[in-house]
Amino acid sequence: MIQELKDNYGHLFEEDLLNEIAHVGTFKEVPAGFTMMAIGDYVRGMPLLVSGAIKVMREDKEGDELLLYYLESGETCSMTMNCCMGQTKSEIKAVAEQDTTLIMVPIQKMEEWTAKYKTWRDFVFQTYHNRLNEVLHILDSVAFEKMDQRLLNYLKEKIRINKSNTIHNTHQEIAYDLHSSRVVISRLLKKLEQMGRIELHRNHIKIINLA
Amino acid sequence: MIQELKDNYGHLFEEDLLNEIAHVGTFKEVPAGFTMMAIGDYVRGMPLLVSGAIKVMREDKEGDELLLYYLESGETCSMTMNCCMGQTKSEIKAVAEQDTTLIMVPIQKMEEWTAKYKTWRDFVFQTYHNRLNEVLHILDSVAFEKMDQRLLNYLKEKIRINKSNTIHNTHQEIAYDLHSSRVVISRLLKKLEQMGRIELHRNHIKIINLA
DNA sequence: GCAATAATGTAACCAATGTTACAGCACAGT
DNA sequence: ACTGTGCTGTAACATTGGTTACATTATTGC
Repeated sequence: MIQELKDNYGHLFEEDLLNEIAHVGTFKEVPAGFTMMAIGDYVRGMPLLVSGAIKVMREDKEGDELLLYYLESGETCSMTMNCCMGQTKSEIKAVAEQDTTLIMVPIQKMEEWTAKYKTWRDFVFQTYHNRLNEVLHILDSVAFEKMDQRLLNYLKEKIRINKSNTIHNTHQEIAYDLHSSRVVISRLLKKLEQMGRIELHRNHIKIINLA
Repeated sequence: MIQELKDNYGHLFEEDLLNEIAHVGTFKEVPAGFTMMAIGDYVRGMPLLVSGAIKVMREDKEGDELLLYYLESGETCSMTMNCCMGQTKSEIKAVAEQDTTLIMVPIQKMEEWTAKYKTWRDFVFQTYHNRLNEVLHILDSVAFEKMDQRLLNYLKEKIRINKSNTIHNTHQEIAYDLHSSRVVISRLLKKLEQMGRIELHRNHIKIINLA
């Protein structure tokens, strides 16, 4: 585990902290599609991502969803920190976007390290900073942009995260992420295909050019 | 100034920290309507609110606005911290909602106190926590709710912040805050009036019952 | 009081998005 | 090969919200 830590967090944390993390952390492998956290779950640990990606979503009482952002290696979830602090239940849902490996750190350590290590403190602040900005960008997108533009952004982000020009999702799944309806998404995707920017297939979409 | 600090932050910070704040902080009075920060401004200090309220807004490139939340006494702006950390320009706009008094703390102190005082650290985390939640609630509102419900939420929040059952705004101003258009807001307000829940007047709205 | 200005009321219309319904097609399992 | 299920395509329609246009009313400055 210490090697994975060094590879992904070596530039952030000092030796001592890396060793502490290795000592109390537990290594976890999570398959793509696995729900790591649901609304209302209690938070038991803080995940430090080593490889893969995790999709973080908001959900309302009716079960309607909205994609917030993805977590990648070298990152952690500020919502988790959020919940630890407030001793509250999770207000978000997290699902592995890919096969993912991570190191789980008990939440009690968070407070301790925050006092002890400047690098940890910086990391935690940086995480909050990044997440707040990401949520703001989603807000911009939902508040100021139309669905066609939001769909484009979504597709771009998706190929960036998955490092592939093929998106393996159904129109229905995309509609859930954007909190829209399948028919609307099919309609807009068809327009993009007619513009020659994507190719539609069953269960996957090939991206030609989104610029 | 030390008295205002004790009244508003005495339960949060220890004596030593209160004294430090009093020593380096500058007391400011801001009239209602004053723009405290515009998009692109550089952040020069961290505001600790003593009285009044500040309206925090998001703005897109076209100048379209959206109300994010209000800051009240005993609070500070996590966006400011956000900007300090990233050394970036402000991504939000802040306008005094009421006559407001505050203590301005130089941003260099933020880092120093974070290492030195646990209470400060907790305050900073709590602030991030609160703001992230507030932005998430706005996102819920924009993503999941229709304009009539958003307008209701807006009116409720407005009377809570201003501690008055009369709202001194034009329909146009409300439309800006909700990123809608004047005609739409007038239409919805008229419906609320017909339901007997509000009374419309020129330049102000009397709230009867929003429950 | 009178003109200029700002705020509000309202109608008609348009665009974007969501909904319902159904057809066709692909694929998996038998 | 056959069938059931899930995915996609498409049309028709409903709803929400935004736009344009203009009338009416209140307020301000003279």
